[in-house]
Amino acid sequence: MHDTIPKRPGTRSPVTSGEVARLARVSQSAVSRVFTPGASVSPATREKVMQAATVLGYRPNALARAMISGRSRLIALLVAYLDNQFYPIVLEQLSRQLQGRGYQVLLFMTEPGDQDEVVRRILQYQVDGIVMASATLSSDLARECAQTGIPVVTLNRYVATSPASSVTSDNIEGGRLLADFLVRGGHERIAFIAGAEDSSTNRDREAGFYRGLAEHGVTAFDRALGNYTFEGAAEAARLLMKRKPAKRPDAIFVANDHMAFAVMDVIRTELGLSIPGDVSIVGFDDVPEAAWKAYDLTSVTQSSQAMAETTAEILIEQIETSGVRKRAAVLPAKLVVRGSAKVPL
Amino acid sequence: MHDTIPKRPGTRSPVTSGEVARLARVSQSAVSRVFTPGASVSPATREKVMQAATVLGYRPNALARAMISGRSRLIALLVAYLDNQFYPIVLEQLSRQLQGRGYQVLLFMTEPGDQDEVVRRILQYQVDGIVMASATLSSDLARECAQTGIPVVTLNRYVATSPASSVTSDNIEGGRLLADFLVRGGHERIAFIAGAEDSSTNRDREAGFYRGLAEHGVTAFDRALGNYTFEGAAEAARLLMKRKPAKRPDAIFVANDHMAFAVMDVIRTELGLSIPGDVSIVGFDDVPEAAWKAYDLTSVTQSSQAMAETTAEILIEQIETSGVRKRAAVLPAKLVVRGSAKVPL
DNA sequence: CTGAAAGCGCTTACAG
DNA sequence: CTGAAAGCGCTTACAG
Repeated sequence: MHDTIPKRPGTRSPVTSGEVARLARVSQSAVSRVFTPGASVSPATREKVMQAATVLGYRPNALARAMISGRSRLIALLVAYLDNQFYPIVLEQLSRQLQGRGYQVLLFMTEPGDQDEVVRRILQYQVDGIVMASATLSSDLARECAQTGIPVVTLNRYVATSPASSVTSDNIEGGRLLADFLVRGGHERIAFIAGAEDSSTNRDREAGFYRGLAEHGVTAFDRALGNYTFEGAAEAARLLMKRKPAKRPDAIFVANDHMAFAVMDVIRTELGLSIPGDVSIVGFDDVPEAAWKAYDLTSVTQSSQAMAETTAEILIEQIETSGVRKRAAVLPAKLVVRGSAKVPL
Repeated sequence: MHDTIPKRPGTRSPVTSGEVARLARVSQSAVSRVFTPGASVSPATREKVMQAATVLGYRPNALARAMISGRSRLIALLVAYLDNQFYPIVLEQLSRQLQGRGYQVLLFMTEPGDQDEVVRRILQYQVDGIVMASATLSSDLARECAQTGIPVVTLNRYVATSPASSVTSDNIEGGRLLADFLVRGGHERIAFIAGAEDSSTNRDREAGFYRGLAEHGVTAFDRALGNYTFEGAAEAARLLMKRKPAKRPDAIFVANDHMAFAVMDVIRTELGLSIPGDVSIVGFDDVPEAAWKAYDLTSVTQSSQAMAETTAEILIEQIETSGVRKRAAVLPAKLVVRGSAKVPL
């Protein structure tokens, strides 16, 4: 298990534009131009340079380029956690989108405490833009980023007072669709398990949900707090469901799928009730697991693809034009009917 | 939705070490030294510099530092997909480990085709090290990276002929434990659903599994190919299980949890059979969903924490000492007994 | 189209 | 301990 491999010669890629220039018998500037899209070089020069570059295995140093041009083509992506599948999926999509447009993702996992430290690091790396996914920066810090002129997009978060642009799905409409679906499904005691109280997703989903109920002249039967965690949701489910049948909900809207799975586990395994026989469950996000047959969860689709595309688009537009104007993109929400809730006749 | 925010002044953070030096009335070198751990600066100078830096909001430019020092403190992380939860989790852990040690993850999602393109980009960014997770580079490319002197660690992959170091769990032992568990559980027709034929994880898990069976004088009843995909696994399950009871397996080892969920869905929902009543299912990885009650999957733990720690350790050791010696770390595998397979008496 | 030169913001010998 | 100077590898006006 201990083959030695050649000691590395130095710490960096050895071949520079100067060396290519020497071999090609042109100036170093000429080499640079060949590797700068849009720069004017004669075909003959280009040919000589490309040949020399190939021989030497030359690759422009992205760091040097970033220094001199003031464009790192680096996008900081801040994430707090990846256990809710929605985030890895959107991270994958976003990363592919950005790569396709010549940018690269610099990943920052945020810790609960030290936001300052994270921002400091981000700014040190001279990123061209910032995307905040599950993470939320204090508005002070978001403002600090904005002040340095770096575009910021919050993905799946909207903060009215922040200068950052945002990309969300239509959480209000999604909540409304779910309420409508549940009422029309004949449910009479409809409850809500909330995510984090301070999150815009929870606020909007809940507001839309109540509005949807109100449109049918119905009010929510009960509410519990799950905080977007697995354990919090399980506890909320116990609170709501450990009662006599007439006293407990016959339908629950859980603020995201991740929590809904925990809720379903408690209801079926711990309480021995059936879904949707005893209680209907609906979630939000339509993460891949929602389609798994063991859950078969009725949910609202947030298209990670569309969210990633829109985020990349807004960010790059703001990077490449100097007009940094706050944008708030809201993507359509779509109901996905599966088997975890009674279906309207 | 269209608040204007101040136009960004320039493209980069405006304050440089020179400006701090001017304000603090010291040389630019002195400023640099204050921000270089271990450099010798008098307390008085340090004080003056820190004060000026705070006033101006100075942060050293990491790119400039990287250029001059030949250390970018950037680690390229190559991943092919994130839908198997094992990868996001290990990505999160690894990223935290590296951040804690002053490194940052530069994420590269690989596309099936253009490996060259990815390697080119990685090398352009002057990364100090490379981690390959679900991605596999052709051995040519791995060798090319190694030749430039950049340490490479393959995570959850082992390639004997590659100069790259590796971190895996003990897949052979894990397979063996599962075989032993299944045989002792009284199963008589034990089948295997394979991952990707060319992957080291599949090869080792399968080899260990057969060895474990052999130790009991048993041979595998059947085998199908799932290719580590959800759909492949579902199809493999149909192939194996759509037969008369005596002709089909009474236990299946599925090469990873991600596939096992698909297998369980097919068996229960499509075929109407019970687990473990009609057939026992065991998986490998112990991803979070394996503990979800709807699956309650007996599996083998790969500690993502330990794998991330070891990867960071090996990588950083190789970066910070010049001796680049191939290392192959194999972490212990542990059986986790849940309810998806009959338990030995 | 092309080359010489300046400069991005920093670290690090080198003298003192 | 400190400052002046060189230099990391590049892009980009500026002349020609």
